[in-house]
Amino acid sequence: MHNENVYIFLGFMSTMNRRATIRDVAELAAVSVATVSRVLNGSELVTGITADSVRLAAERLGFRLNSIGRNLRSTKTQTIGVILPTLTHPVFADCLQAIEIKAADSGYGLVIATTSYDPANEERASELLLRNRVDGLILTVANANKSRLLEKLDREAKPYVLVYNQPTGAAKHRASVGVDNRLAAKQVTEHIIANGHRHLCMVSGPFAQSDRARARARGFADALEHANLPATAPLQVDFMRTDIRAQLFEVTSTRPTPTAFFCSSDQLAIRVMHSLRSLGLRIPEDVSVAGFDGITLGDWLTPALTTVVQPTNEIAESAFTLLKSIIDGERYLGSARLHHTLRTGGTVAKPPDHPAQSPKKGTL
Amino acid sequence: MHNENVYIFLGFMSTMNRRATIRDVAELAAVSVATVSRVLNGSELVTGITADSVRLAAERLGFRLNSIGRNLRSTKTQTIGVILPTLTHPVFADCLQAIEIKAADSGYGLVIATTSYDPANEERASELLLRNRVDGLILTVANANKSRLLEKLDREAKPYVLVYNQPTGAAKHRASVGVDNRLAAKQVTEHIIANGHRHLCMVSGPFAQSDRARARARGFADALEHANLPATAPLQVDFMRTDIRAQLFEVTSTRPTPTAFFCSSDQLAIRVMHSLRSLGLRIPEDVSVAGFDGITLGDWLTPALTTVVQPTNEIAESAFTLLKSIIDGERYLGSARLHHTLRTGGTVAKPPDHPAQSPKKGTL
DNA sequence: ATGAAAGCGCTAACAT
DNA sequence: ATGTTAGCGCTTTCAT
Repeated sequence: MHNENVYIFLGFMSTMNRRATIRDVAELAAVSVATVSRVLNGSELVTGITADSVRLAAERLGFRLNSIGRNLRSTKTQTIGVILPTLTHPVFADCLQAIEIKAADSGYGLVIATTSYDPANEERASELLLRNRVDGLILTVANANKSRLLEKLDREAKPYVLVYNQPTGAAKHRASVGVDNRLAAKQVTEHIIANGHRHLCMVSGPFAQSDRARARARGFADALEHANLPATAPLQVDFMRTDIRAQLFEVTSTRPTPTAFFCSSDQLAIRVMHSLRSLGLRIPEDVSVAGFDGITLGDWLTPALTTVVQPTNEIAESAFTLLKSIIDGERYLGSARLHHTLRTGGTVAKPPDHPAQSPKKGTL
Repeated sequence: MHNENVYIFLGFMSTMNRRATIRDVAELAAVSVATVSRVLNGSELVTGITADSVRLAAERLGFRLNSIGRNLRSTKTQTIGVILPTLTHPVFADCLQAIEIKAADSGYGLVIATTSYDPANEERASELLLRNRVDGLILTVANANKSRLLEKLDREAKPYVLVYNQPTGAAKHRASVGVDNRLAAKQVTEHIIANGHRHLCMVSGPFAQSDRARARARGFADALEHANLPATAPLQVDFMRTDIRAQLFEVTSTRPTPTAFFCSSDQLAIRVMHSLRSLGLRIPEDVSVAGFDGITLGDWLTPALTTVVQPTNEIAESAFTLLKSIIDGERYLGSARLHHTLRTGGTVAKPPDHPAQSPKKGTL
């Protein structure tokens, strides 16, 4: 019927250096823009026939909805922002991947920013996303109890859900999804102790960068106390920036020599094992090592890494679902403490009968 | 001077459930919206005094620029889209991280989507980003020579830069950044051969999902041919979905037994090593393994993984810079073939004097 | 140096 | 069931 017009328009549009708008579609389909909008949004109010002609016109013109126009008008963007410390750590990368799948599934887009564990970047990152008017945020901050960014989000009543963070005390109202870090850390530590170890050392990332690390250190302390073992201060290492071999040499050559190391993350555990081996120590014959996170890769190592598994996909999905209900106006929603599991690999075993051989000085 | 008004407005705005707009700022500063816009965009045309009063008003009102309004008007979004197969693979996660840092640095936002290596998802993902009118795209597709998505981008003259993909032939015009996969693969293979191996097996991800894998397989074949060794077909494994142990058992129990494995990625190499070890083979005493990518983690393994290192950060930065110049209107820009390096770890050594011991049947 | 006014593409009242 | 119209927040001529 409109065939002639169609071709005229096609030629017209392809000549123009401008994308077809809803208006062009309306014109070609000989309906109003409102009708086109309704069809685009799947409104039931439109007759099948007109709807078809609109869809045809849209296709002919290579029409693609301009989300910006829609967003400006509807003050919703169908986009959520994700702020994470880094993607270099598999825990966060895998989490983001899971969020992306879930979001895409629900028709949401994702805009992301990373902070390199620096609260100053949290500020910058959030402003970028907020200017883009994301509907809500999924994020991991350095400290969920004291965070300028979270105060801002609270003040502005911007929906957000924390992942991995575990706010406590006055910050308990903040929506979060993750495992019970303290309890989980206590349990791995107990597992190590159950293997017969009496001299344990915790190796942790910088406390200032991670409330998780602090919570895990408390769980570590809990287990020691419960087993009547003397408390030992965690060794804090900035393993992203510095070589940890020297610090480990220090520890392994001080009496009483630790026979087991609990690391605050799997990534750190892998680095620690590497350093220990380079100091001439075998794992687990001379020294045991456990991690935290449950990254897939830990399972492919030989021996496989003993660790606490956080259910990454569940965390991501749960966070997204929770965020969406907050966005949709439900308030006073609780946080989710998800189940963790202990994965016993081969890196934790009985301590050696004789005190660990003193490490070779090697190339230190 | 305007102190009284200021407080009235402050109370006003905080009572309102609406963010301050440029108009509110203009009113409070007693200037026009145009002036406010100029100040916000750092125009030189505004007097210092008026600029200050605008900035003051903006701060008082807690004004935050609405990018959506700006984007709609200026038809630029200062946002780039990133489409990658997965973030579960450190190569892509690290690349995305590097892109994010570079983009943030240049005031660009990032919207992302993943495809799970499925071209159908490439379509979905790209539509999401294009509806959001990203200024350009950085992406890795399954096949850079034959891609519906890339044809669409070409047709629409949408700026994009491929990463890791290496288009050839008729697709050579497509902007891309990465290493010479074929050459690099040839060189690792030569390194393996130089260690004395005569029976090599390549283990690869599915060719259909990755033109890189295909290019690397060609490099592998090049090296075999150059050394007058018989060509062997790569073992294609879908290691994300299936257990590869059975397939490796097959290979290691067929004569001539391979003494070395070249894997199309580090992640795959790690899985292969795990499977080989579970078959009772020691690395590198019984069998050598090499990877491709140079993920950081390979260095922390014991022994460290022998592999080709792709310069992830340079790839990301180079891709962003190239994309930006395309966006800024420069045409006919070449692609970048970046340098790769061979990282010799401990996983490749001389083949055993006697043919590799036949693998234990174990729990198979 | 600053202002007035148009309009980017879309949705949502309201009207019919 | 469909059309008319106002306007979301901003930038950008064009005036002055």
